[in-house]
Order: sequence, then structure tokens, then C-alpha cells
Amino acid sequence: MTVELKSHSFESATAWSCIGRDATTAKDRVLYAATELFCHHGFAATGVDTIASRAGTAKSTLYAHFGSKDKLIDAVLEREGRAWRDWFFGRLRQVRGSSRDKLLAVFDILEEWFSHPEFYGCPFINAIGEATSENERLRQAARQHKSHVNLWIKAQAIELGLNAPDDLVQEMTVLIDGAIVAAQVTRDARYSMVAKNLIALRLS
Amino acid sequence: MTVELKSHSFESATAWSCIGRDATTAKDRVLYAATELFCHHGFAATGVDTIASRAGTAKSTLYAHFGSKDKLIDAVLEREGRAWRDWFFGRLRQVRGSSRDKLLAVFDILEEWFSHPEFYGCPFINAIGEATSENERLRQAARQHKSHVNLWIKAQAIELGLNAPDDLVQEMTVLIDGAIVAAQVTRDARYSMVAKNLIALRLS
DNA sequence: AAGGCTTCCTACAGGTCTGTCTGATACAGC
DNA sequence: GCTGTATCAGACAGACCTGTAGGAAGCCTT
Repeated sequence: MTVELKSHSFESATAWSCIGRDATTAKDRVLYAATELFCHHGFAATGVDTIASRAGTAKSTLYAHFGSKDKLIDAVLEREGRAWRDWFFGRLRQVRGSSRDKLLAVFDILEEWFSHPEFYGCPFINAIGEATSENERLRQAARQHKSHVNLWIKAQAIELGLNAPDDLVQEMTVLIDGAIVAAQVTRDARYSMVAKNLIALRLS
Repeated sequence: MTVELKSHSFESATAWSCIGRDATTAKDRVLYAATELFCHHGFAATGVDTIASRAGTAKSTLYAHFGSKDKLIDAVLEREGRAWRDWFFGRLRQVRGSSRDKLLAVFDILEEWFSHPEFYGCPFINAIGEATSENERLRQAARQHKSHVNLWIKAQAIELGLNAPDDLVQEMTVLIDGAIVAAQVTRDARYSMVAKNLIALRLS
């Protein structure tokens, strides 16, 4: 069970966030600037003027591409979620070993994420925590994002021969979300190792 | 290990939230209205005019008592955190059994919280997720809130004779926060039982 | 060269935000 | 009755919010 720090594959070259990426089109410049401001200062607290200014574009360009602030939020979550999954599964593909090793390696990868100085938590969790009434739209986006991870976990559980694979999916959900939030609140990346030890016990 | 649904003790009469409580003073009316609106619609998304209107008070009364919106947020977190802890530890005092039974019962109590139709997650987690730049004030408030729970967990760990009580505290932190967030995102209170099973394994 | 497309800047409308201020009303205790 | 305190209603300032519109500058394709 090893996670190589450097790799020559394409996937691992991606970062876990869109923030700071070079953009060729104005649409992407808006998207990346919006991601940075939304995720670091909150969705409601960030205005579209600030985003356009940060992106170096006109506000009319922003509205031409995204239509409204709400749709821009949707686009940011979709893009940032995809960026994170590309990075996460890229790292995961570098892990050699059994399914158990791979499941344990999840928390090594998470710790790497938590240790990044710009770590701001999970954008989906933060968005849902910010708006709770008619949030079904955000909840659906979060569900879709997590379903990719859950599918992978279930595959590992089946490979391991567990007789209730969905139980492991739910357990990993609690441990992953718990590690994310604990690391975000305390700024201590080591909570990922706490979660790792718990799942190691479960898989022993 | 039983959690009585009804109790004659004073503590269990309290609810886990200030929301909807009868208030005698105008200050408390503002506080409870602010709690409801902040926690259900977000801190940044709620204006002070809305709060005063909901509380049935004048905006000048709100400012006379709390000085600013930020200080009102602090007061809401402090009060709502205290209300939650009073409720939580009140429930916990009704649990008969060993320290292991009490630690497991934590997740029965959490499930009761998650199942409430007005459950909105943890106000501290939501507040930190909403504002991430100069959030040290909020992080400190969250740390103080959680420290009460952590102290209790550590006492149970010592009572159990664990040789590393702080390890259990960290594990419970991950499981509790993970259950809260998973239940909030999916609206499924049963994630508390997932966490309970994991800690049961740890304590076996 | 001409048309079409994207993007830019600027201004505007209409609303909401926090926070302050003034003046009126009720109700204590003395 | 009188005075201080708490509360009320409402207006106001100044800033910020989302979203739209007009018109100019660049650029690619034909």
C-alpha cells in the first residue's frame, strides 16, 4: 500500500481544486474566480461584481455565460466536484495492493487534501450548511457527487467478499464526512488517521 | 442501556434548540428569532430587519442589546450551544449502565436529534462552513462548545480503563461530526446507527 | 472589406443591507 | 406626580446587491 507522491500519469497532474488554474476562455476565468471566492468566503457573502472583477471580465460576460448567480453556483459545484474526483481517483489509481489497502489509502489521500494550506472543506457540505430551506437542488448535487465515490467503495467491498457491501459504503460516508469536518473545524489533518484506524478495525 | 422517552427531571424538559421557546424579555425574543432564521436560512442570508420583524421588536432594540449583527451571531451560537448541551447531557443522565453503554447511547440520542423535523445540522459546523477567512472567532466558539462533550467522553474513557483516553475522544469526534453531516445531507437519521456500530466494534 | 461574435466598460434600475437617529409611548420606583 | 428605563415606530444614510442595457473595441471567418 503506497501512494506515490510524484507520478507521470496525466490524472495525477490535476489538483483537487479549480482554484488558480490557468483559463483560456472568459467563461473558465469566471468559473475559477467564482470557485475561489465562493469556497473561501461563502456563497451568499460573495457578490457577482467581486467575481467579475477577480476574473478580469465584465459582469455582462458572466451573465451571458451563466444566466444568474444561482446557476453559477451550480456550475461551480459541478466543476469543482469533478476536479476533486479527478484528483482523488487519480491518486487512488496509484495505489498498489488489495482492496483493503485501497480502502485504507483513501484516508492517506484525504490527509493530503486536508494538509493543503487552501483546504476549505467540502464545497457541497458547506453549501448545504449555508442554505437549508429549498436546498433540494444542492442536496441533489451533493448526492450525485458522492455517488461516484460510493460506487467505488461498494466495488471494493464486493471485491473483499463482504456480505453487506452497502454497510461499508455507509460507514465510509460517516468516516469521510467526519474527517472532513473535524479537519476543517480544528485545522488538524490528522483526523484522517483517526478515521483510518477505525475502518482498519472494521476490516480486520 | 435505556434512554427513557419521558422523564420527570428538569433537564430533560429542555429541547435541543432555543427555537420557538417562549421569551419574557425582548432580548430573548430577538435571540430566539435570530436563532431560527440564522440556522434555517443561513447567517449571511438573514438580515437584521427580518430578525426584528420576526421577534416583534424594533430594530433599535436589537442593536441596543447586541450592538452588531456579528455580536448577535456570537450570542446565538453561545445560547444555542448551551441549549443543545443542556438537552444532550440531560438525556445522557437518564442512561443507566456502564460507561460503554453510555458511550453507545450517545448515538441513540443523536438519532433522536436527527429525527426532529426541524433538525438543521450543527450551528457551529454550518457557521464555519459559511465563513472561512477570518473565522478564528467562530472556530474558537466551536472548540469551546465541543470541549464540554470531549471532557465527558474522556471521563468515560478513563472509567473504562482505556490506556489512551484521548484517542477515543478523537474517534468520537469523527463519528459524531460524520453522523451529523451525513444525516444533514441525506436527511437520513440512521447514519447515527452506522456510527454507533463502528464505536461498538472499537469498544469490544 | 464586411458581417458576426465575443468581450469589454459604464451606467442604471430597483431592491436590500447594516447601522444610526429622532421622537413617542409605556411602565417602573421614588 | 416625576424621572429614568425599556421599548416602540419610522425615517434616514450610505453602501452593496442582482440583473439589464447601450455602445464600443477586438477578432475570426467569409
